[in-house]
This record gives sequence, C-alpha cells and structure tokens, in this order.
Amino acid sequence: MSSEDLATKYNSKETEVKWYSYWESQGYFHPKSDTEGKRFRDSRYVIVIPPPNVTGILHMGHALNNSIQDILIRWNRMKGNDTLWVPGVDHAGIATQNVVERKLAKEKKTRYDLGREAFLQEVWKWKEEHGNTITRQLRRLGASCDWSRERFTMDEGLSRAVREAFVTLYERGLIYQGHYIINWCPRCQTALSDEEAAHKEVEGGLYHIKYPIAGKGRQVRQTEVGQAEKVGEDHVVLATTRPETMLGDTAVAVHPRDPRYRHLVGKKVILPLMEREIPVIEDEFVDPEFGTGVVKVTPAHDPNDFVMGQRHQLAQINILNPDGTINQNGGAYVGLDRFEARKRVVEDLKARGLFIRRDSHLHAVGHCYRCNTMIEPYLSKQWFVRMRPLAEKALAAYYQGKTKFYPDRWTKVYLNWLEGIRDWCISRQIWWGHQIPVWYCDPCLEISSDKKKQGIIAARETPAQCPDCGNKNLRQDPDVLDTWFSSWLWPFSTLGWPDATDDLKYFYPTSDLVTAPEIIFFWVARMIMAGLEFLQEVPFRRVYIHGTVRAQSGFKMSKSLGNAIDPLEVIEEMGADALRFSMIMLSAQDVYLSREKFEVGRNFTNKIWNASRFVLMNLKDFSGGRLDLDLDLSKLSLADRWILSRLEQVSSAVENQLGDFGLSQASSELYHFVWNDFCDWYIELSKPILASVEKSKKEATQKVIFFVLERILRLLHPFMPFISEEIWQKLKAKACDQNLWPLTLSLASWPHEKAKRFENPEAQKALDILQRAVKGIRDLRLRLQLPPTQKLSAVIASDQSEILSVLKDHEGQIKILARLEGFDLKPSFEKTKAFVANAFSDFEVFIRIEGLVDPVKERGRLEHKIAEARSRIDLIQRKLADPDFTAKAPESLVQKEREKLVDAQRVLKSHEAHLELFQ
RNA sequence: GGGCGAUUAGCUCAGCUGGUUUAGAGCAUCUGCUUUACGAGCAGAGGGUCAGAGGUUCAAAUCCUCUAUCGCCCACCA
Repeated sequence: MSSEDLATKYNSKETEVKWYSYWESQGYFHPKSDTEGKRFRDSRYVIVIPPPNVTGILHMGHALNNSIQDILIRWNRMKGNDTLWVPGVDHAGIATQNVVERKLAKEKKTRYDLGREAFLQEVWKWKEEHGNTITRQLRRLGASCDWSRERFTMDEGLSRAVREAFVTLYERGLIYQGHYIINWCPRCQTALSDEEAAHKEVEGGLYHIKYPIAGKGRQVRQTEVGQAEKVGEDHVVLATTRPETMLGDTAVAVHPRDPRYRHLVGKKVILPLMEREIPVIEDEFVDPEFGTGVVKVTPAHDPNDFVMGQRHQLAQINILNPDGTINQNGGAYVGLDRFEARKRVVEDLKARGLFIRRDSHLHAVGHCYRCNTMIEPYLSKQWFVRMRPLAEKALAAYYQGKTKFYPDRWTKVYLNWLEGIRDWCISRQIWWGHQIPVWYCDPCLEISSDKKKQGIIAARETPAQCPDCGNKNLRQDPDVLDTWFSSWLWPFSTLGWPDATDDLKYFYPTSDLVTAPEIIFFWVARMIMAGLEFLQEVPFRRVYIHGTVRAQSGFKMSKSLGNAIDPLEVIEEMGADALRFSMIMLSAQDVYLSREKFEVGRNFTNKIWNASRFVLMNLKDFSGGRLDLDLDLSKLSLADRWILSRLEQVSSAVENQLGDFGLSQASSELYHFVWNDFCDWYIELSKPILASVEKSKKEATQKVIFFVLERILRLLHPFMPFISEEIWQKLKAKACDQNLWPLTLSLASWPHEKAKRFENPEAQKALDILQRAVKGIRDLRLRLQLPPTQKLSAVIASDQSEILSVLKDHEGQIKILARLEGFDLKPSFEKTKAFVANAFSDFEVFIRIEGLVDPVKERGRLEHKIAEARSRIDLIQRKLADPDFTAKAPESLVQKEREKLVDAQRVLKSHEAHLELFQ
C-alpha cells in the first residue's frame, strides 16, 4: 500500500490525536483582536462556552452542547469570520467545596479542622490536580476553543471583575443586606437563591392540631352544625404541613371575612407545648378554603408568614440551628433534628389530646439543587441584589429586538421570569468562592445605631483602614458570593473587563449563546442583565436553546441514576466524529440516547472512509486535482453534471439550515447526499468511466470526483472535523494547485457560492429517468426471483424521444447497474407473454423471461399494481370533479392534477394490457 | 394551579411558513447478492385510517378548539 492510499479501516484514535494537537499547536483556533478596523465587525463570530464545573467530567449534555458550538464555530471560521470560542471553567462553589469536604471526610477531618486558609489551599490543590479533566475531554470531542484565552471564574482577572461588579452595584444602591427568609440548605449550611431551590412534589402530611383558646370561661359560639370540629368550645383547629415549626409560632391567622372565626380575631390562643399566648390576627392572605381556614403564623420559618409577620409586627422566633437541629428557642426539643422534632411534637400533641389527624398531602417542597436535601425557609442576614431595575433594562432590550431566542417559545419563559423577578440572594456561607468585598469597622458599627452604612465598606481594593475613623482592624465579611455572581459576567469578564482591552472592544458583544434550557434563569437571563448594566449592551444577539439529553427511559441522563452513557467510551469505540454526528442528527428536539443510536454516525464515518478510499484508488495516475473546476461544464458526462448540480443544491440547503440553528436538518441533508447520491449513484456511474481506456473521459471524471469529494469534506468538516481533515490531506496531495490550498481543512473556505454555476435541472431530470429505468428492472428481477446469474435482456419503450436518447447515451452504465446483457429502445412495443413489465408514466421497461415466470404470480403482481393505479386515479378524479377545487385552487395546481391523472391512466393502461396476456 | 413540549411504520425519529408526498429516513423484519470502496455493505420488499373528537379551508400530519396519555418547567396556598 502506498502512502497515498487510505488504510482499509479508519483509525479514529490515531487520527484524532494527530490532528487535534496539530490544530492547537499551530494556533488555528486563536484569532487576533483587530481593533484597527481592518476588518468589519460584522465579520466576527464569537461564542463564550457555558463554563463547565471544575468538578465536572464530560457527560452527554456537554457532548451535545459543545458539538453544536463547535459546528457553529468551525462553520464560521471557514466562512472567513474572525472566529473566537472562549473556553473556561466555573469554580462551582458549593459543588467543589462538597467534593473537597468529602475527600477530607475520608481522613476523618472537616473543613473546620483545617480552618479557612488551609481549606482553601486544599481546594486549590484539588483544582490543580483534577481541574483540567473537563477541558482535556473537550479537546477529545474536537472542540476548537481558543485555549490560549481559557479562563477560570476564580482567576485573578475574573475575581477583579467580580469585585468591580459588586461594588458598582453597591454604589448604585442595587445591593443591600438584610434579614429575610431565604432558602437554607441544612446540609451545605448555606443560603441558596430561589433558583437553586428545586421544587419537588413530595408526599407529606397535613397535620390537624388544636390550639386552646386563652382565657377559659369565655364561651365560643357554636356556629353551625358541621363546624363543630373546627370551632370547639375552647380551642381552634388549624392545619400545617410542618408541625415542628409551631415552636416558633407567634400568631394564628384567619381571613377577615370568614364568618366562622370573626369572633376570635383579637383574642389569644395558647401555643401548645410552648405554653405561650399568641394573638389571633386577620389577614387577607389566608385562604378560607384551605384546611380549616386557620393558619399558624411562623415568621421565622415561612416566607408568607414572614411577610404577614411584618404586616402585623409579630415577633420572629428562630427555632433552628444552621444544621437543621432545634435551637434553644425550641424548649424541650432543643438539639433534636428537625424531622425527629416533628415526630416528637406530634407525639406530645397526641398525649395532650391536641392532635386530631394527619391527612396525606402532596405538595411541592424545595430541595437543594446541589445535594438534594430538603430546604428550610430560614430567617437570616444575607446580601441581595435588587433585580427589578436590572430586569427592566433586560425587558426593554428584548422589546428593542436586541436578543432573540431560538426556538422562539423560550422567549415567553424568559419574559415571564423577568416580569416576576425577585431579589437575588447572593451571599453563601461557604468558603470556596469570591469573598464578599465588604469590610466592617466594628467600632463604627457600634456607634451608628441608625440605619446608615457607617462602618460598612464595600471596596474594589482591600482597604487598609476605615475611612471614617482610621481603624486598621477591619474585618471582611466571611461569606462568599453565589457562583452565578461570577458566571453572569462571563461574556465580558473573559474578554478582560473591567479593563478596556482590545479583546473586549473587538469581540464584545458576542454573537450566539448555545445552552440548555435548565439554566435560562440561572445564567442566560442574568448575563443579559449584567451586560446591559455594566456595558450598556446585550452580551449576545441570539440564544440557541437546544434539547435536553435523556436516557432512553426518558429520565434525565445522570451518573447518579446509573443510566449514563459515557461519551468518552463512545469516542474510544467509535470516534469523536461518530459521536458528534449521531447526536446532532438526533438533536431536532430532546435527545433520547441509547448505545445503538451512535451506530448511525459510526456507519457514516465508515461509509465516508470507504468512498474516499475508492476515490483515492482511482486517482493513482492522477495529479490534476484543483480547488476549482477547470472544465467546460457542457462537455461533462450526465452523471458529472448531475452530481455537481446536487452538490450545489445541498451546499445551499446546509448553509440555510445552519443559519437558523437547523443543525440536525443540515446533518441529515449531508448524510443523504453523501450516501445516496454520491456513493450509491455517482460512484457507481463513474466506475465504468474510471475503468475505461479513453483517457480524456476518464480524466474529466477524475477531476469531477476529486472536486466533489473535496467539497463534501469541506461541508462535513464542521460536523466531523477529524475524518474530514484526514482524508482531505490525502486529497490535497493529488492537487496540482497545492500552493493555493490552506494548510488545514479547518482554514479552508466554506463552499457556498451565490452564483449557481452548476445548477442543472436538465441533468437532474435525465438522471431521474436513468434511475427509474434501473430501479424498474431491478425490481422485476427480484420480484420474480430470477436467479442473479440469469442473463437478462430488456426492452424500454417510450414515445418520448428525449427519454430514449438519454437511455441510449447511458446504455453501458444501465447494463451494469441493472445487470443486463443488453437492451433495446423502442418508441412503442407490442407486449407478449414472453415479457414482464414495469410501467412509469413516461416509459415502460420489459424483461424477456421466456416462460421463466409463473403466470399466476405475475397475474397477482399486475392486479396489485392495477389496484394501486386505480385508487390513485380515483383520488385525482374526485378532486378534479369538485367544482370548488377547480374554481378556487390555483390554476397551476389544477393543471398539475390533470397531468397526474393522465400519467396514472397511462400506467394503468399498460398494466391492464399486460394482464390480459396472462389471462 | 399556570405554562410549554411530545403523541407519525415493530423501535427511534424527519416532515419548517397548509397543495410534487400515492406520508419519508435509520434500525429491526423478509428476499436476493464474493457487483473491480464499504457485510458497519449492496439491490429490493412488506409495514402507518399521522393519539382521539370536532372545526377552518376547494385542500389538513401540517392551522384552530376540546379530550386522552406521557414528559418538562414555573408557582408562597399553610
């Protein structure tokens, strides 16, 4: 085997390593920022990667997300745009801290044993050792990121950006600190944002409890029969899903217009177990329809109760420790875990005769999105971003058409969220992350009893002393910021913000954002707000939301569910190109994966490889390949003109699809073109010419096949970068104009020309005739179970001379493709019993069988065909008989129906005539 | 409780703004094949009243309404 040949089998592993390291080392993914204006800003194409977590390992969701981005990036790079794909990794505060804490736990240590400083060193160490797993894996996928611009949300520059953003917002009055009910994860022991509290339906209980009315002797009127259970002589019944929180109750509430309880308002009840008197208040919030119409009010442990508590100036009693155990405010229950406390509270209520019943109750409960622990609404002091003003800007930008969502239905989701936006709790009680750039001066804090910010210093640079009193002993807020507080700056922080770098000037705003629906709120919406707030410009023009990857079972694919397919295993086994192509083809909507689904891509790589082998084998004596075709088109064979015409159609279809994020449609367009048109027909039609001794004809076909394959590889390259490059390089060796060729396919130009120089409807029509003739004969041979070795001869009859001449011109090829000994062409043909036939509207094919066929079978076949034709004719006739149709449908359509009718009738007549012979 | 998506051949899915589609593809099934690249292949075949019911229209898988089943997202009803 000479070096210009392709091996019998495609070696994906070797190829992938070879080309990826070449591309990367040559800096092909590294655009320069061109602020000189040598190029138009319109010719930029920029994507920032959704930064995977440092703790992440590549899963199928990443594989899909990054394959899509890489296709868009490579496509744009080939189109000659200044194309930048900014990669990077997210520090993933809670997730990463959890990982390191788990590691410590194995050594029976906690983070508190180490202390903050030493713990953070541990995390950094972990990051150095394991943090580049995901970026290595992205390279294996083929992701053509500019690694020289790789960022980490905790690196120096991004940390600066975070401080800048925080302090700017603080100065604009958009950041505040306050005591509010937030979502608290007792396991992670930190606050969470609303978005981080994943609501899940849980089968819980609705506990009915009696609260005695204070001041015995006061009679409670029996309202109606049937209400007895709700309003007794000396108590009120209420319902709760979390009985243990009663320890912190500071009121009981009813609806102001609820007649059942009017008389109770203003009275007091005795909080059982705590033996505390609490008031009965009225509040519109209470739904008389729910439960008994009476609500216990726990301002420190329920968001609604908190608000209600503020309206009525109720005390807030926090009964929980940060770890979810009951604190000293919980009386006898101190120290118990919240769920244990629930049991005990219920038992004790039962013992006192105050427990009525537990109904089972389905309700949504928040769970920590990191560790899935049930969240507690918890009153604590946290930092918040006032989101309304930011959301207003984002809404305005949307209505100005600044950012568009694809598919469009996501805009509604996005807008709804913005319209109902709530403040963002950004402080986290963990250590791994950006520590809040706020310092306290304790002496000043003590002095300022009013609500001024005295003693609180938010600063970009660590302050040396208090600006008011000069105290040098400042204490930084121990909390860190929500991870998303750095992610929301990603599109510009990665480009150098807050510095006005060349990159920022040239590449911001970016072009597209490609991501999954899960993080529209977490990330996409916030990035848009941040972009508008800090740079007065939307961070990207278009947002492409692709489908979710699921296991075949329909569940989300995840390692913890054990239903994950490891993309690296697939790459190992079938190659990155196979993985990418399979996923993209399936990605028209949510992707349900199973192992077998990757076979499409694998088979396709195999097909491409072998077709290319064939081409290269037939170019042994050839070195006249060119980037552009230097042939007189009119002198090319029909097959050549046809494939060129199809190539052009497909190129522009792919171009159009890609422009609209129709990657799946584009990939399947290419798949069918390569497989069905190029391999099944064009290569087959070329074989006799390539084998012929007629040098000029052979050379012309060599040129065309070379040209078409080269274009195919370019079209395929964004989807399948490795195999296309490997073959392309071999092809390049056959070119006579190599000096015009780029060093790598990834820098070749995208083959889309506006001038339709190859468009050729005549060739397409002629080839269609040829294909039908061949298929018609093949069908007969198989249908009649004629032995393959049986020599056959055929007759093709048509009253259209153009058809006859097309077939005449390609006699040799038809003989090979249909495996005929020979055939005659006739303007008309008298059928005899010695023939079987297939009829088309414009011609008939006959095969001489000389009694080889069973007349009964043949009759059956013909009757079936006749029935088919009749039902078709019937359908068309009914349509044409409808006066509404002929009157209202466009004339061209009616005309078409008439033609269809004539065609169908011809087919019918042919079959009928033939059937008669076999009667 | 709201919103969104799905429902098309045994399986997995295309079918975008109604009319060249007699509703397609891939896998699976069946038949045949050492045809000078590919059996991960080649050549054929069978298989669907497009979830159901209404409606709009000359014309509906495609647009509208309702229903059913499945899935996702959002939501402070204790």
